[in-house]
Amino acid sequence: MATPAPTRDTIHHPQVDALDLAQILRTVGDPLRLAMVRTLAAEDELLCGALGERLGLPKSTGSYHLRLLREAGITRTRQEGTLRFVSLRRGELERRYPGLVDVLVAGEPG
Amino acid sequence: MATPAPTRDTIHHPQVDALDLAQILRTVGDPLRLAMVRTLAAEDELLCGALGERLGLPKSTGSYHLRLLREAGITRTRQEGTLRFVSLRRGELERRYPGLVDVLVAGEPG
DNA sequence: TTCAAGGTTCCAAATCTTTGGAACTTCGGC
DNA sequence: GCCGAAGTTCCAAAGATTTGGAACCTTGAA
Repeated sequence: MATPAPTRDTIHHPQVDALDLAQILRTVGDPLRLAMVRTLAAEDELLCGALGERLGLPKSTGSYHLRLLREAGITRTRQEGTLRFVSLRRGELERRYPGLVDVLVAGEPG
Repeated sequence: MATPAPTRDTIHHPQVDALDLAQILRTVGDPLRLAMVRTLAAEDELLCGALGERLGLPKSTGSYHLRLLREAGITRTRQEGTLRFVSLRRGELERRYPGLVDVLVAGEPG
């Protein structure tokens, strides 16, 4: 078989060449999730819970938005024991959609 | 008063420095509207109706999506008699969000 | 005038998204 | 073994978006 089926304890991440630009844009086109992306861009890797807390979200809400980001291929989640760390898939996004992350992360003009 | 209120026969376009990145992303994060943007990028200026027809949309649906694109600041609509022409606000978008339009318009990788 | 063409607005139904509490899962430590 | 911490999933309510037909507005032409 080609790809191993995701088992129940594998965190699923779409492959770079299965990404959909419209889905990515829709996903980051939410102020909360755009804030998450910007935070991640500044922080490299972050505990899932820390990101939600920083934005004052209940656990389930944070988890929900992080799932959308991951499913759109924007973030990667890595498990370590009972913890989960999120990070931007910067390099992969840059290769597939050059300039996209820069646009998302660029601050408002002076 | 500062800005003249939009009268009923003025087509309203947001000023460049009032644009909201999240709103722009949300707006182009719809496959139909992304297709519109790409068509406009290739065509320079297009009759509103022509754009809708090309995508097989009923008049009211085309009009609705064009309104969202205009309100997000992505397109400009120019009236001439009973006709309306749409175009991308390419230069303005490029100045405010460098690289954005390129990302939207770039084709899928070879 | 009256008409048709090009567009918009109105509206209600259908659909999708977001929210957050509660219950549940899984490790790791003790 | 049991507990707590970190997260997820479930679920139903609230809210936002999308759709398209019908009615409407506006301009230019006959």
